[in-house]
Amino acid sequence: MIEFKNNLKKQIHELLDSEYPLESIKLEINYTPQMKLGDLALPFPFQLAKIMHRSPRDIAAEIAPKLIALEGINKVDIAGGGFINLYINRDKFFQQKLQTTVKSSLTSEENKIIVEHTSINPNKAAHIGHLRNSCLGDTLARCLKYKGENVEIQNYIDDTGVQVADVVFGFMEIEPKTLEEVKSIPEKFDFYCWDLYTRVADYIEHHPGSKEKKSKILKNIEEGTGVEAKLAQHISQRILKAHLKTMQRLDISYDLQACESSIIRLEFWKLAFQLLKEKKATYFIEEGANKGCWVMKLEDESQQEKILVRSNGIVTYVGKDIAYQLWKFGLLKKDFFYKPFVKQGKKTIWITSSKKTTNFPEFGQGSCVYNIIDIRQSYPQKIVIQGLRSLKFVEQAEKSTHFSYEMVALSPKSLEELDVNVSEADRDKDFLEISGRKGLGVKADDLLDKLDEKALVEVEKRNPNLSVEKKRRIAQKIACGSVRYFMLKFARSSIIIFDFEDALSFEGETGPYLQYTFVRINSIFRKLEENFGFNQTDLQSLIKSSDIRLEVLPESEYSDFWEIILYVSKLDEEVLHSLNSLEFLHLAKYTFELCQKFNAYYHKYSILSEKNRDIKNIRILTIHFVRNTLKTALDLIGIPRPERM
RNA sequence: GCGCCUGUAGCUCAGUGGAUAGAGUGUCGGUCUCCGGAACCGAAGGCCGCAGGUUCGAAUCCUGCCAGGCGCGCCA
Repeated sequence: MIEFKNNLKKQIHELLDSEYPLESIKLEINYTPQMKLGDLALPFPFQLAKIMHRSPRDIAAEIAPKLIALEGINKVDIAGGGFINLYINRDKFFQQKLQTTVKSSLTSEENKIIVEHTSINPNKAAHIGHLRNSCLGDTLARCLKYKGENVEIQNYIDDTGVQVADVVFGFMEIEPKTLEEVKSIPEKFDFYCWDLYTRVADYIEHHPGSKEKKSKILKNIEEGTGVEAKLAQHISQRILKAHLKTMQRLDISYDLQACESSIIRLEFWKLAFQLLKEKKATYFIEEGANKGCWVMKLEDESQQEKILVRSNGIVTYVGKDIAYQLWKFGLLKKDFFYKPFVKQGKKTIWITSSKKTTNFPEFGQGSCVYNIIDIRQSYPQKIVIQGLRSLKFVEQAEKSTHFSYEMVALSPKSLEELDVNVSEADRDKDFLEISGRKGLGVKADDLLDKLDEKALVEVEKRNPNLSVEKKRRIAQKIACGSVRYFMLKFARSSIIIFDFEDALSFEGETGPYLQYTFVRINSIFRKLEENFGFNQTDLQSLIKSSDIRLEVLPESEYSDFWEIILYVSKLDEEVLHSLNSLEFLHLAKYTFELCQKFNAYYHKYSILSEKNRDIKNIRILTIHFVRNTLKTALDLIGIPRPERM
């Protein structure tokens, strides 16, 4: 549809430029609110009215007859206060749709795009808040790839931070366990750490001297020395592997795991610090509260200066993040070493290393970077981007995007079901923030297990004869689709107040509804082959044949047919719209609406039992287009397509 | 205190300055000799937080107010 509209715009300019000041307005082509008003709407007479000091209706009436010359349009109307509505030549449009094989009319704009998402602290199991991040990030990456971009997906691992130190503290002081004993803890290790982590804060508070012990642990972890560093390494890597497995259940994968420990050991910060000092982007504080610190002044005057290096000489998190961002753009004159981390089928996921390795692919060197991090990190993200600008990397600063989104919170009801203790103060709130530290949260694997189980019951009901293994696989796909749609259906600025009933639903606006629709279409094609011997070859020759006569359709069916064909054609526009706004709910809701339209059509028009061959063929072609588009859309939002369910 | 975000149907949420503000869910009523009922059709349900302003046109933009949330660490 993008191409069709662009072509129309070009023609409109050719027809009208000499008589009307079109160059001073934005020529938009919208859709009419109702099909009886036509297919496309031109609101530009309203804009012209202002410039030409005439009524929009008059201008529209004057221009409309001239537009009948537009190729692909066979009727032009004026409507409302001055809209020009266009009626597409349906037969021609459909014929063209039959013949075009071009997949996407979108084109790439970047050399390489780096998408960082997930980035969970490797000290506990992943929870539903993390799932929102990963689902958004993965969908972004899929859409960018569809657009033709070269995309590298990175997952940042803070394997030397206080959160890992907390769990190390737990193993050393609370449990206590040796490295060997920790290694022999059976699965699920991430769940084990989840519980341990919640005990640490409480323990430290009630045991004097704990804070000093934790500081020492943190120092050893950062410096890579002692048993603390070995424990941290083991814990973080094992939990990272658990996270990757969880994400694999959602069909989410990565190219690179970028570790903070590598950034520290390779002294990325030193180079970044040097740059910042050279460009006078950071300066030393001699007096006052921040005496002895290196800080960065914020462009926003009202905000105070941000500390990059503490008075004790240790760099802050934001400082390290600036170094990492510089590396992503290839602006740091240093690179990581890399080694293979895990294999997923044929794919290898790599991890950074500070020790010399050889034979690795190229990472980093992006021309554009998306950081998917929740909105609470807006402030540090702003500083990172400003850091680039201060270093005169203006272009890179503009190509740095903080893809932010609101948090996932827990409803009071969901907390009851989780059977956790809630403080008096928290009980009156509308929702509660997830807190790994307090153990308040729904673990991703627990949610997926529940969905697996529930889906399996449904699959069992409908497909008792399938093998257990097959049924299980289908149930897993349904669980995946369910979570992914759920995480996508809300706008980024909307707090998701998690509720089990909503999240576990398979009816209405849900992933399984979309999957069910796809399964239904496939089932029709299967029956066409079983009952009539109509196979893939027959379909292809039907597509190629020019013998499609739409006039055989009765009027009401003609209009229903057209509504679907027009809607199917909008996919590329929806993808672009989602990418431009970074709101993938547009694509999700488009896919949902496509399914709604198909299901309504399905109930109204039978394909298998239709006796009129011409009508039957048109119906087959119609659902063929729906199937193709739905397939692409589902792939883009990462919802698996089961054959049966 | 300063900054950002949110307020739309009973509930959960969409809505790109454009035509009669839409979905899902829940409630009520229908469809079934049906290509898969995880479905479809219909009904009821709205001072789009409040008050001004800009505009041919405002749920959408601007200002003020009210209510709620999140940021503003030598935490990450």
